[in-house]
Amino acid sequence: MNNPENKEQIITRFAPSPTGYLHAGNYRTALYAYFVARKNGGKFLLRIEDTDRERSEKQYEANIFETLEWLGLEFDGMERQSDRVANHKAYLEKLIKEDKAYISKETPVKEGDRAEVIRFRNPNKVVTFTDLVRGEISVDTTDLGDFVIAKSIDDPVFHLAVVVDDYEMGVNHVIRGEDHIPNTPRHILIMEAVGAPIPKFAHLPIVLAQDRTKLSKRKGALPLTDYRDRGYLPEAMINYMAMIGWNPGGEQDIFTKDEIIDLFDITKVQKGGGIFDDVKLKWVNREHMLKLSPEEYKKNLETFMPEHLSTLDTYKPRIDSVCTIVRDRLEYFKQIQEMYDEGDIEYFFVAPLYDADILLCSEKMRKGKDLTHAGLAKILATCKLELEKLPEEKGEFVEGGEVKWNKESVKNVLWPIAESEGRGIVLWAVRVALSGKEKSPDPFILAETIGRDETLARIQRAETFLKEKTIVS
RNA sequence: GGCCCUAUCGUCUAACGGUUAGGACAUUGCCUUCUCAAGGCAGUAAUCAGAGUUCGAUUCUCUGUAGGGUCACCA
Repeated sequence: MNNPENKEQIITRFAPSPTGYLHAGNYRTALYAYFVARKNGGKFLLRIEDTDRERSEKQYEANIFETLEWLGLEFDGMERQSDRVANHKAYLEKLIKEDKAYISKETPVKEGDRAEVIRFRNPNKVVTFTDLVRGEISVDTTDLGDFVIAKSIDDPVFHLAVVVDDYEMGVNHVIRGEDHIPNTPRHILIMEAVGAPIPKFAHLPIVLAQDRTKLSKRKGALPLTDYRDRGYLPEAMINYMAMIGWNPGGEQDIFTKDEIIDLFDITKVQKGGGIFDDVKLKWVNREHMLKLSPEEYKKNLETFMPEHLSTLDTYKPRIDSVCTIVRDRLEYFKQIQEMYDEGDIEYFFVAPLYDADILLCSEKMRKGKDLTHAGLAKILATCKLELEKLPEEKGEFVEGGEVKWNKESVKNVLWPIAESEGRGIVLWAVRVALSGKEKSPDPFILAETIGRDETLARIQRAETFLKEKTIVS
C-alpha cells in the first residue's frame, strides 16, 4: 500500500479490458485522461483490466499497446490487474475481518455461479459526489443491496479491483465514460470502507454511433488500428476524437496534439453524447495531410502505392509530381489504391489505351463545330508539331526567360491552337490523349509530369489510333 | 420498469442573462480560361415544449416530452 505522498500531482489512468478490439469511444476517454495529466504535469497510467480470464485475450492486449503507441499517448506506468490479485485479497480479508464484507451462501441461478461469494455490507446511505463535468450527483445506494465484490477470496470483481488499484496506484482523477456513473456510488462506498481518499471524478459523455446509441463494434465501430492501416494520420485522429465532446471555443478546427494539451479543460467538456462522424474525420485528416512536407507526404503515400507501379522505370522520375497532383484529392493515403482501382493512377506511369468516343469530346464542348476522327487527328498532329519545338530540359518557368518543358510552357504552346480550333476540342483531346480518361487532371500538368518524350509519344499514338479508326469506318 | 444522465442547424459545436444565435463538416447554387479534383463566393438550416424568476432568457428553476446510460458471481 502506498499512499501518494505528493498530493498535488495529478494522476490519471486508462483502464481498458482486453476483451475485444477497442474503438474511438474507448480511446477518447484515454485521450482526455492523457490530456489532463499532460496539461498539469501529472502522470498518465495504464492498467490492463484482465481479470476476466475467460474473455481476455493477448491479441487484444497487444492491440491496446499498438494503438497507444500509434497515437503517441505515452504512459508513465503500467500494471496488469491479474498481477495484483494478492493486493485485492489482502483488502478482501481486511474487509471481512472488519465485518464490512462477508461470505454469503448463495443458490446458484446460472451456470458458473458459486455457492459462496463475498458481499459488501452496504451501509445503505445516500452518496453524493461532485463530477468535474456534470457537477453534483447523488444517489441512494439502498437499492443496490449488499452487492458482490468477489466471487471468492482470490477472485475479486471489478468494483473491488478498481478501487484497490486506483488507490494503490495513486490515481486521484478518475476519468472514464458516462456509463460508469451508476457504478460510482458503489465505488465510493468501498473507498470509504477501505479508507481510501475519494478521487475526483470526470464522467465523459458517450461517443455515439449514427443511430445515437453507444458506439460499439456491433454498430460498425472500427479498431483504431484500422484507421492507421488506411493511412489516417495519428495527429488527425487525436484532433478529431478530442473534438467530440470538447472544443476550446474560437474558430480554429485543426490542432496539433500539443496545442490541444495546452488548451484542454476537463470542466468544459460537453455533457451530451456526440456522434462519431466518419465524414468529418476524413476532412480533419485531409487537413493534417495537407500540413505534411512533400517528403513526408511521399513517404506516407508510397507505403500504399500498388507495388507493380513502384517497380516501373517511369516511377521514380514522376512520383514527386504525382504526389502534388494527388494531394488535393486524397482524404487518407489508402485512397490511392481506390484511385488506382478506378484507373486514375496508372496512366501517370504507363501509356493508356484509347476509346475513340472519349477522345472526341462531347457535343456541348464542341460548341456546334463539326468534328470527325480524321479532323481531330489533324489537330493533334498540329499540337504535336508545336510541342516538339519545346526543348526537352525540365525546369522552372521564367516569364520571358529561357523556355523549358513544364506546365506553363506547354500551356503557352497549346493555348493559341485551342483558341483557334476550339478550347473544348483541343484541350479535351490532348488531355485524353495523355490520360485516356474522361476525367483527369488538366493536360498541362499531365504533360509536365510524364515529360516531353512521353507526351509526344502519347499524342502520336492517339493520332494514329484516330487515323486507323477513320480507315475502318 | 427502477435509478441516473442529457437536450443549440442533418452532424460536431460557440455564445458574463442583453448577439441579426457565430463557426466547422455535410448539403445547394454560382465563379474559377476542357473534364475531374482542389479553391473562392453565396445560400438553406438550430435554441424540444410549457410554465416560472427577471426590465430581458439559449443561458437560472420546475414540470412535461424525447433520447441515452445502467441495473452480473463482465469490465
